[in-house]
Amino acid sequence: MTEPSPSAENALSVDAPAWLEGLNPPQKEAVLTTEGPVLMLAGAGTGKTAALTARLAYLIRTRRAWPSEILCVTFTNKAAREMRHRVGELIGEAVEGMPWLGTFHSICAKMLRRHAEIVGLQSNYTIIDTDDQLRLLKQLIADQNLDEKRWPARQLAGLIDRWKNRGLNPGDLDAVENEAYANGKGQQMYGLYQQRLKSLNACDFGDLLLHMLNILRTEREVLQMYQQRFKYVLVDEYQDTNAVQYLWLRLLAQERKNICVVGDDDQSIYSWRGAEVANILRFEKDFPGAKVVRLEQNYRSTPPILAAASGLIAANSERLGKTLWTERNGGDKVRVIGVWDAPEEARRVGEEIERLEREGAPLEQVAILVRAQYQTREFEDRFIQIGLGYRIVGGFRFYERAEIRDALAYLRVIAQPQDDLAFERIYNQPKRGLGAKALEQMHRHARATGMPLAAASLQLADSDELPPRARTTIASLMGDFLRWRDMSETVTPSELLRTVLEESGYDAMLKADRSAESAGRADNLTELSRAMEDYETLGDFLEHVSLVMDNDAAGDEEKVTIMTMHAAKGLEFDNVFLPGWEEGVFPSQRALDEGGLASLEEERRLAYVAITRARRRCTIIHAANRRIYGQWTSSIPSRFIEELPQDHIEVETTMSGGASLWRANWSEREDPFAHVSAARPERSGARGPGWQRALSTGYDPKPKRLAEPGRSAASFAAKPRSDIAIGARVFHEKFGYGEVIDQEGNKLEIEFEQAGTKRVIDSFVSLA
DNA sequence: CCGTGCGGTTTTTTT
DNA sequence: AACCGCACGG
Repeated sequence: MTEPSPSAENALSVDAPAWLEGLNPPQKEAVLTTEGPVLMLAGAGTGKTAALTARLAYLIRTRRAWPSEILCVTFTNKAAREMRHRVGELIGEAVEGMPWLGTFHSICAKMLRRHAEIVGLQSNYTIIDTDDQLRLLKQLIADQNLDEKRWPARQLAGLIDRWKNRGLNPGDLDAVENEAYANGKGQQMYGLYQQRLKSLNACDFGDLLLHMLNILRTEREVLQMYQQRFKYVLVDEYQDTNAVQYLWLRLLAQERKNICVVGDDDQSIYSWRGAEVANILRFEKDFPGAKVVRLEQNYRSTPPILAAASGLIAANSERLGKTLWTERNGGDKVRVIGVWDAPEEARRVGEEIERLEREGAPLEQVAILVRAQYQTREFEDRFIQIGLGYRIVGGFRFYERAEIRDALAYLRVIAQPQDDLAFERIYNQPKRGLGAKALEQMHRHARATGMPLAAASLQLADSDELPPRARTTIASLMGDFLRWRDMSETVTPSELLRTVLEESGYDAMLKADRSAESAGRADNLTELSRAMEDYETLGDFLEHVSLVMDNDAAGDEEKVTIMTMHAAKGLEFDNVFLPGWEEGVFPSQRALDEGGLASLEEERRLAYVAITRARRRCTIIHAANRRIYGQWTSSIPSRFIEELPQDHIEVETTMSGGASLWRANWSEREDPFAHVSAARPERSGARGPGWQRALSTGYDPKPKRLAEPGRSAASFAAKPRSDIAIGARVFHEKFGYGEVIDQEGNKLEIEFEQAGTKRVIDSFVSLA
């Protein structure tokens, strides 16, 4: 970009480059106040990332620091990537050299590789995920003769997670914490778990931070080295930091105090993960003299959207308080639509999107934000049916699929022979005739000798402890592993995987499987090996997999995005649909039952985050009936709907059953949320204005989609595929195999073997 | 040792 | 509805 150009106007901008001119005064102040602590309170859509990136670029361009001397922490990989990209645009390739830009977890993982021995690990330690963690805890619980039914592993995992988030080691637990699991076994179990992890040369997510905190606390030299190195520290989403992260940051920044944190208390939505908004509130105490900069001018949304969001969040009690404003005018009101049931909700959203598409709106600017993953299904089904391109962000993540985890387990055993968890996963996958009996023997021997499972099994194969067949099987498997391990030194990770899948019989197993999913599984493995081509070493790849679990394939254009509100934080879209605004769904039943007021307020902040994702149009939808746990359940509109400022919203009800039906349905039932509204009598949640409004609007007897030609109609007339005829056997990604029983244009009616009769678009099936 | 069927549980949200 | 862990029988 441009060289620094002197300007006499303002002392602050003496050596400011021209690109700083695009920033507003508070943003500029946040960029130019490089020395000393800075607290940047940035509301939604106020150009926070622009200011942060400009600050980074400024530090580097003015030679205040080399890229490698800046610690820049984000919460998600997505945010880190975005930041890297944008800084790159401002200053050129120099970002390649920003090694310390990343998530808390990835930065700590990197540091820990260097200092692993201090906490008793080797630098090639494995990072285990929740799945492994749970399996490990179950083993420990069984070892202790505790009843797993009574003291679920999940509960223990949750407790350990919370302890780690607070920076507590097993020895730091007080009596109360200790009592939290199995009548005073908390501390013991936590200790055993940590011990076991060490022997596996492994650590969990929480350990990445806790180990590093422990190291910085005990090793003066290590701490000083990092304090020296990091001349500037930047932290994004500061309201989401938990205690360990806070303590870690404070240690690193204490010396130079050039720390700039950015956050918005109204967007704090991760308290369940141990985040403490208090961190942002006490920043000025920890770093006296901190300059506080407030970013309040919103560049993203229209006035009605801002007004709706602001009005809603005003119902929260504990806020620092910000007033977002915008220079923009006009804009559509936020729409609130009531529908009969969840399928209609999906249908309605589909129609709305088709209309937007006809108006020329790009699909990648359309998002559907849901409270919980299960809500995505309804939309998926509908969009497949009408042939609307979509992508689900998050959800069943790529790396969580069984076949991928199996493949990774093989690679983990190759890379790190102490990884018993990985070995246990694949020692009999594909089936080799090794079962629980053999495993039990292996465990016994491993425990007796202190060896890892794999090594113990090899020794066992040389004894008479096991039947001859099992012995030869194990010997041959271990022979394979030795060979693969040798090979891993010479071939690329990707080639290694292909060999392993072939030689282990995994490929053959998939090929032999005639189920509807097996083809997809094979494809996933191909995709995995393709993804591995970007990595030089197996270790690099495995670390990437553990830390960068996201799978949002960028460049997916022409597709609607479906994701959770949490995943949407930091993103923006022209058109946002917010379905499922019903009591029990949003706010979630859990939040209503458990966390009390604090929890409800977090849900409200989530609503605030969701609404403020919208640039131009925001549509909120609530359904009167929905299936929950497979049961049809009636529900009432979310209290958040009635909390929206009426002047800025537009209510519409187009239930195909009509409002009267809805009302009838309701008058016959007890209000399942009576206790909820009773707790807040002043708002009378169950029958408040939102409810009245929704009922009184009535329904449109002539639904729009009949009056206007939609995409459905357009595709009705589209050319049929010539290669498919009635009677053809086809395969569909979601419904499996089936026979075509009718063909109308490009629409097929197919009788699926598993899924029954469905109407689908022909481009979604292939000849089987 | 492996597949089947029953019953109980499940849904927040993410690194 | 869908998934998991467990008991039972081939």
